[in-house]
Amino acid sequence: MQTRSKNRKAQIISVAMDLLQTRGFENFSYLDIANRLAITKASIHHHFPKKEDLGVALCQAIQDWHEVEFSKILRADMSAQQKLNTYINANLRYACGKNKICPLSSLQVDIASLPKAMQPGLKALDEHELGFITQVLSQGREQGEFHFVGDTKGQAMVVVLACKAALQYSRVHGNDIFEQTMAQIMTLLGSTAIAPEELEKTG
Amino acid sequence: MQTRSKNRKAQIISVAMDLLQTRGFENFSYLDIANRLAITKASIHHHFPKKEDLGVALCQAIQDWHEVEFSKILRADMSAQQKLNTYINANLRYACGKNKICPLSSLQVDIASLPKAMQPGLKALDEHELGFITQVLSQGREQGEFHFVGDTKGQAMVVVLACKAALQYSRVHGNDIFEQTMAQIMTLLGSTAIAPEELEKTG
DNA sequence: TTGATAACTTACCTTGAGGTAAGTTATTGT
DNA sequence: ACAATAACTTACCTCAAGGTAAGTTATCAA
Repeated sequence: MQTRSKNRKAQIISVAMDLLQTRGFENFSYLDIANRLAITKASIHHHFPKKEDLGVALCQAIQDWHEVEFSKILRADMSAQQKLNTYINANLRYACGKNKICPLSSLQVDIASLPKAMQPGLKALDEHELGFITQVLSQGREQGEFHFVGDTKGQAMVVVLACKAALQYSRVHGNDIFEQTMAQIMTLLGSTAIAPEELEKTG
Repeated sequence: MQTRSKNRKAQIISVAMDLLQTRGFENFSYLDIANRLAITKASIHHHFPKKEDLGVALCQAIQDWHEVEFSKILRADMSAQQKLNTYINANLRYACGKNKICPLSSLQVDIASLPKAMQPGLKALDEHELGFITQVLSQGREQGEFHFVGDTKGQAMVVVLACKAALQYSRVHGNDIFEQTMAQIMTLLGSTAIAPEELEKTG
């Protein structure tokens, strides 16, 4: 008895995304996905003939997600500080749950083995994210919320890069290192971190 | 005709380290190493019976290198700024040449697939490095060279994490992102970056 | 010089990976 | 209701991975 699903494609991408964030693109197999969904791996090849196709779909899924989330945050009526906290809490802490890292970091590390078709997409995604944080920092600086020396783009790099690496470190060293790093970043920006519970009240 | 070598173990580790930094532990094979050294893969199994053994040897090699380099820097008669620059230039920029990332970052990302025997070593290495940078920042702060808010360990995390991620990003986006990130870090510390050429004159 | 040992090579095994072909079963539009 | 189509399954192929066993050849110490 089969359990057929018309949104199987989305299910596959969802499981693959989880595996990408926990094991890396070259370190999960079609069989891993098949087992989790209780289907055969040939069924996955039906939806994504080559693994490269699945990889491109993963990049697209990340891009869709970024576009929705980032523009939602940018349009929202929040302080720059709240925007940065939303990015950290929702986009990093929650989206990259326990023992997961950012999918873009995962792809970056495997860049040398990755199918060529995935590489331009990855680059664009990174730039999009850096541009988003640059905008948030820029707003915060203009409105006198954030205080830092140097140019905004350079500061955005330090912020984003430290966030990404904090997720990687957390998997080895526990969550404290993530919290401490985020706290220090907010301190550096002349602000204090808002805990997730506080965020719900204010945002 | 064979070319036998008594330091083959060191050669294998050297090639494996390069592959670790470019492709990741789970993404290179004994055959890759064998081809580069023009020997058979069975010969590598002679020196390192299981891949796990090679992995442990890689961790040990990194540790030896850290111990030598970090203590050399700490003992040196340099300003904290020069020490941080030496770390960035020698330990990151040179040791992790073009298209290479820090071997510890590489291992971190593969943590879920990594042989169990390698995991404690990895954790200790990260802590050692963080401790080293904490010492450098601490010295710089006491001597009035560095100026930053928050605690020293938190600041060390931001610095180290941003450095590691900068190497990962550089492979995808080019070297500029590394330079810009380093410049911003030095700016944040209330200092300006010293180029490698300058370093040779002063240190 | 000779025997022990370390450094190999050849030849193999097993497993799991990506991938394909051909068939089967469910769903859907007409 | 019925054909067309999409969603599968079964059964296979090939290749490369880690790993092993048994033999060969160089090296070095007594």
